[in-house]
Amino acid sequence: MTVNSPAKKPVPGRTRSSRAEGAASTRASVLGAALDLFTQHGFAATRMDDIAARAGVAKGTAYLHFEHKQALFEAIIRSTVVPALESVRAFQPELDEPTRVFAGRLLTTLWRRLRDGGGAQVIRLLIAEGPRFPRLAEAYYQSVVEPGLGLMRALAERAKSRGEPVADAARQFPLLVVTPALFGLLWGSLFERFEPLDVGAMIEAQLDLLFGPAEASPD
Amino acid sequence: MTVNSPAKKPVPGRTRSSRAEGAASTRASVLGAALDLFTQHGFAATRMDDIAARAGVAKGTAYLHFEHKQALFEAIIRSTVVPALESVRAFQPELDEPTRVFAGRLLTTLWRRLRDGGGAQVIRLLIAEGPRFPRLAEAYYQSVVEPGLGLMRALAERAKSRGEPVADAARQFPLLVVTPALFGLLWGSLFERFEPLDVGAMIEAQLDLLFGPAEASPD
Amino acid sequence: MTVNSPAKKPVPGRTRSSRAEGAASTRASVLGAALDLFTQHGFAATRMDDIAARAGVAKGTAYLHFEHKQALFEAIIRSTVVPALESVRAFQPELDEPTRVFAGRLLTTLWRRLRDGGGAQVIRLLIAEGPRFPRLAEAYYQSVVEPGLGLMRALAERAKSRGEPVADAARQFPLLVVTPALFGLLWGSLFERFEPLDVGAMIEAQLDLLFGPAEASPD
Amino acid sequence: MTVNSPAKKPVPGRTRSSRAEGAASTRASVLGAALDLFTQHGFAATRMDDIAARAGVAKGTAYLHFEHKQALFEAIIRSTVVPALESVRAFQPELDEPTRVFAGRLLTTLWRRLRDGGGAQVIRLLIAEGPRFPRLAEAYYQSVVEPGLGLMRALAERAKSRGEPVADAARQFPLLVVTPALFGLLWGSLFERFEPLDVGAMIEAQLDLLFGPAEASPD
DNA sequence: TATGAATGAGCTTTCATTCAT
DNA sequence: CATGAATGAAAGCTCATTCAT
Repeated sequence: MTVNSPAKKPVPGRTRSSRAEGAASTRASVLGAALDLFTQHGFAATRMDDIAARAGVAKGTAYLHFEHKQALFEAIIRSTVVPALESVRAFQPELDEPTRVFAGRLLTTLWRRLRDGGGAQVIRLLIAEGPRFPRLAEAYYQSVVEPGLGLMRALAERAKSRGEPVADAARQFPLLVVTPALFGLLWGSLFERFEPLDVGAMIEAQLDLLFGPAEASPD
Repeated sequence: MTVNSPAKKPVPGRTRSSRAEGAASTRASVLGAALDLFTQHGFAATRMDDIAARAGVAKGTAYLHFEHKQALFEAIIRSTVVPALESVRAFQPELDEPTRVFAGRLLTTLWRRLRDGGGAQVIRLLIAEGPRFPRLAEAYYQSVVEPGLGLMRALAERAKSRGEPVADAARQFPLLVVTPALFGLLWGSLFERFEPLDVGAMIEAQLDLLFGPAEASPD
Repeated sequence: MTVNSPAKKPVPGRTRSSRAEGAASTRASVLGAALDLFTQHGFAATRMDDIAARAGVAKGTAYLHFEHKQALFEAIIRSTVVPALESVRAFQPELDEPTRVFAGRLLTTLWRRLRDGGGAQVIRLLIAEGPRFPRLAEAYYQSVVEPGLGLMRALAERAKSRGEPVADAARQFPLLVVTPALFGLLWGSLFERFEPLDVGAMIEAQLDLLFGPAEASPD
Repeated sequence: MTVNSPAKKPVPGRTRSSRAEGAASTRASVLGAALDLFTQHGFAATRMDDIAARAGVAKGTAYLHFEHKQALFEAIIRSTVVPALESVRAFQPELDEPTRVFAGRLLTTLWRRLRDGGGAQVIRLLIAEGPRFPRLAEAYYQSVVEPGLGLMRALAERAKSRGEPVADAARQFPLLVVTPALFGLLWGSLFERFEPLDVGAMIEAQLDLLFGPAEASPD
């Protein structure tokens, strides 16, 4: 579950811009360590000492790059926003791909990436601390939630305009399209050990409801 | 959103069993104060000082009733489990009530109660701290999640056995039945201010997908 | 030069109000320790750790009685204001005492008390930190400086109304009356070891200038 | 009140001795920045970071010119000693100038220069930190205080030898001559805003006491 | 010389927990 | 049972000083 390797101490003695490079890589080390620890323990329970230790730097070094703990926390969330957004943008249906098939690809891939890449932890973190960090919730909404929902809505519109079957619900509540994937992530953190859940199948089942049954269910 | 009144200092010297009564009410005060503060600020960010102050007792008094902070935290979660469970058990369909209608009643009421009674906060609390308090997650699973899912499954079976329309998905993934209500609660804490969501309608839309459209939309 | 004894741990087991008494005496211990250390080392160079140690209490205890370091610092200065003010008020000329003689008694006593009672340190502290703690300077001005100058002015008026010799300067600039005593205190902290200064004689010399020579110099 | 301009980064690559020149000017920049900050905030409360920033150099550069913070501090005090001493030495009475008039010129000018040139701050600094930096107090005594007092004593002797009126006090306690000027400086930092003080007039009044009234008050 | 990233001891402040009353 | 003063181990953050470039 630990996402980041314990910091590569910048090899001293390189090319000209090595000073700036070193600083940037130190910053990245701290950010990575903080991502791991915040997602594991939450904001309040994570100690700056531990972040520094895991990043392989001295305590004060973290403060060289981030004004205080909260700034570091916010940087973390933001640093996961960009890749997540890219991830969403990169998804485009192939020319004649049926929407139902494309939606299956999209959601299953998204779910797997989040599950394996620590995204689930960030989502948990956001749910847990969001109300106490309103700026974060806002940034997340604008950068991820809104574009994400836009994509879901576009999916429903595409189906409709191509004459494919699509429930009205998908156009009115695009959230219903992603709900199974997101819930699957939370279930994994909390209850997987009591009752495993086939999230992939649950995603497909919901898509069947919204876009009609797939002819040959992929995977 | 604050659920508990700020504690009535027990007037010393009352009726016969005033000792025991006082003790019980003190315990309840502390529990109530803790519920409010833990759900507002999370476990680590809540101070025993504040709990005692809000409960209207001295700091040491809390420790007479709860061994330490974590014990108090667990007591909180458990104390919300019982009512939640009762709440679930109390719901029974009327004799000839169509399952679709009953499901609408059930989920809408559940969602409203959780939203207004602080349940959303407890769910957030569980998501946030669950992985760090495994006993809690387990208790919650056994007392709430499992019976709750059982109820959802029973719903699907009842529809089937009464010859009412019902998607296979509802029987395979009873989670899909509650998903909109639960997501609605989370959405409310995080993104409501950016984009309001008609959770009631979303619940109905999902039920339409699972149990067929309601003839006359209730409520 | 150390003014305060290293704290009398409150003897446990006394009369009824011993709780409050204990708290008050703890507070006094901290205050006393802080007085010593702040006057010795200044504000920034004094560590809360050392204050607590010298007061014979745990580190956190100081914060039970004073919100933060600065509050403690201000309490110190204020705590020396009251005695100093009392000291000033207590001085009254005897019925037929010549003003010149009374002034000599007054200033010499004042100087000695300040020198021996740590007042010199507090004055140095005020000069050093005053501009950075404007509230302090204000409190000091209103409680000590203004009444003190009033007393000096009253001295000059008394001399005049009794037909005793008195220079106009004493009425226009009452500060000139105390200047030698105050400067004597500063000299003592800084340059005494290089060149001793007979402050008592200097005070008398200045009074001779202002009120005419004493017939028989006291002391 | 800020005495030094915020540093001119030496343009690299200038005339022949640009290396040495640059170094000297860097040193001066640091010294000037330190003077401003130490006098404003005191020794402990001044950060090397801020000194470097105000001097317009990198943090490490300051350490090329001064071994540590304390060395820089001592250099500051010493750097103000020389001009102050020069200032005192430059003062000579004109051929037939009455001592009373000369003393008035001398003290008023001294007071104004110190007030406007930051000298008041240095004096405050010395009073505040002197006891903790014995070497400083010594240097100051030998370079400023002793020669200064010598000058005052010389004043009294000149008056006596020229048959001008002069109180014995002036010869016994030359400190009494400067006392009003010095006190005026301290008053300015601390209490000016509560009660303005006409320091110039106070100086003259004291001189009237010591040397007899001026026939035509100068200035 | 000059730079500025890095260090880590040390400082203020907090807070769960104890215990004499 | 209840109190609240006292404790002391951390936690967040600072800053004088170093050193590779």
